[in-house]
Amino acid sequence: MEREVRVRFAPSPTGALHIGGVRTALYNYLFARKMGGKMLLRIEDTDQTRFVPGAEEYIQEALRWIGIELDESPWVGGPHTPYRQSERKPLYMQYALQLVESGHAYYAFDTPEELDAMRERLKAAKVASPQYNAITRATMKNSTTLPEDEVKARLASGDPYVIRLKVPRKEEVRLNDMIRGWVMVHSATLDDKVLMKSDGMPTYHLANIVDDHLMGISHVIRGEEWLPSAPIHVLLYKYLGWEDTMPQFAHLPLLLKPDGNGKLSKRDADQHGFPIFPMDWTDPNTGEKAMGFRESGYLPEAVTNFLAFLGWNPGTQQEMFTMAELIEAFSIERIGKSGTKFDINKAKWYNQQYLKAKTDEELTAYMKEALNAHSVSDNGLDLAKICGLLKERVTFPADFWQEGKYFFTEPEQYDEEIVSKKWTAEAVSVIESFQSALAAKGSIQADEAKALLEGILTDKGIKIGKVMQAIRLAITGVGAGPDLMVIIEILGAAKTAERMAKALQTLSSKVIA
RNA sequence: GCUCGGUUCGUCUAGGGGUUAGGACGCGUCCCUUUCACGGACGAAACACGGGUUCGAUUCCCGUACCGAGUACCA
Repeated sequence: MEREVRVRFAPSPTGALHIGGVRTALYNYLFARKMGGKMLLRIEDTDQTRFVPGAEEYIQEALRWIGIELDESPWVGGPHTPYRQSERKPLYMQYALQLVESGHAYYAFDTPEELDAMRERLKAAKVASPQYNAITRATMKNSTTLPEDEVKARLASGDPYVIRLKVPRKEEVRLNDMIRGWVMVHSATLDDKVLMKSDGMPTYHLANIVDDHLMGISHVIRGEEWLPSAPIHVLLYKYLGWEDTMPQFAHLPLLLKPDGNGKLSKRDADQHGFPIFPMDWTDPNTGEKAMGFRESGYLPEAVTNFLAFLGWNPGTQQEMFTMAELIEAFSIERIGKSGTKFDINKAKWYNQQYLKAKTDEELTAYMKEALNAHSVSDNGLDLAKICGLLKERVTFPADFWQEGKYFFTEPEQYDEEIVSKKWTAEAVSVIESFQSALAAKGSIQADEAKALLEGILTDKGIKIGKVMQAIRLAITGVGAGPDLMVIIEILGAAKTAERMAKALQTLSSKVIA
């Protein structure tokens, strides 16, 4: 019988959730939905010194924004409540003790100074990788070296101690990663990881295995940075006697810097001026700010599509995927093995596509927002029509204002470059005629305006291309934009004539001979 | 250093013993056009290197190089 698919996303609330973390969550979600399984979120806050207030709320909001729905979480609850490891603290010790009991773990009393000294000593002795392992533990203060009564006495007297995993000296640890295939590691290269810290909290390694087991996790989909410690986890499943229900592992390739090499970091974002966090974030301790996709004008569906394709592809030519389509198409087999450089251009392209796909009516929301922000009235203009006209030239919602503010505000200045090239005597004479013809009218249709202009042009024997940009400049102040005749229709003949008159006056001294 | 992973156009990638090595982003040229944008057409652009195996290797194997991750009482 097939095991129920249960996956989990297990972030630490140590700051803003990195976009790579969002991708990990997304892959978990896609897999769970595809398989008809469940996805849960667990907060891994076993390091109390790194807790950052607000981080958990940030995670919650980021996932909500991107469209990831959790079946179980600290916020909605679930059959395995609580979902915060700090609240599960009493659970872990018994498993550590079980390991001590069965001889797979031991107490260690070494101070940080002693640990440092050990590592220094090994380094000086040119040992390749200094670690607490089968060999060095014989030289340290722990329950494998100390007399039994001393161990008992230390424990009874409240001496600080940790519990360490007793990694076997010679054993091949293997795991079959769904993305990488068989990975083999010799236990000699692993060290005796701390399982329980001296503050009574478990480390990631123990808490993670215990919770995944208790919560019935079937697949662990996480970043590649966990691959080196995966053998430790395999050992833990084995020693805890949970081998037969050990989840399947899938270690995701990392997100890399866009240029050069290395892991994607906040520094790249600051340097290149693009976001790598889902939403804006201000660190409450340092006051450091980070830019978010959401506030930068990215649509959640664009970010989702973009993220899904960073390391995965459907094997077809299709590029645009809704969440439902991603779920349908997703498979772990099609996740790549190599690191993925982060290219913001692709994200922008996706944003443009999704923005363009919206109806004119939906788009008006962005324009209304801009109008509000600039305290400008819509002058009763047809916003849907304007947005429809503008949508081909927009990448972000804010571009609607940037590209179309002249609909709502009179030009204050005129693009110098266009003036110097196109504000000719010829153009001025056409504008004068056009202006007075328009002034006589109230409203006008685009084709009427066009006919009117063409009549003037024919009379004067002037080609349209020679004067068009100047006319546009007079009306909008800029040299580029959508169909000018439609702009005139939207603005109305009277208003257009008014603007032309003003331009004629303002630029009277700039006419090119 | 050591351990583990990785390596197809600038980037994301498809492919896989015999292909004109395909697509997308970006870039360039042209077309459309009153401009810009959109759209369309076209173009430049890749199998890291060296050995094997093979009639044949980008594809399989081994090395090398390079890149990445891990190497905490952090996750």
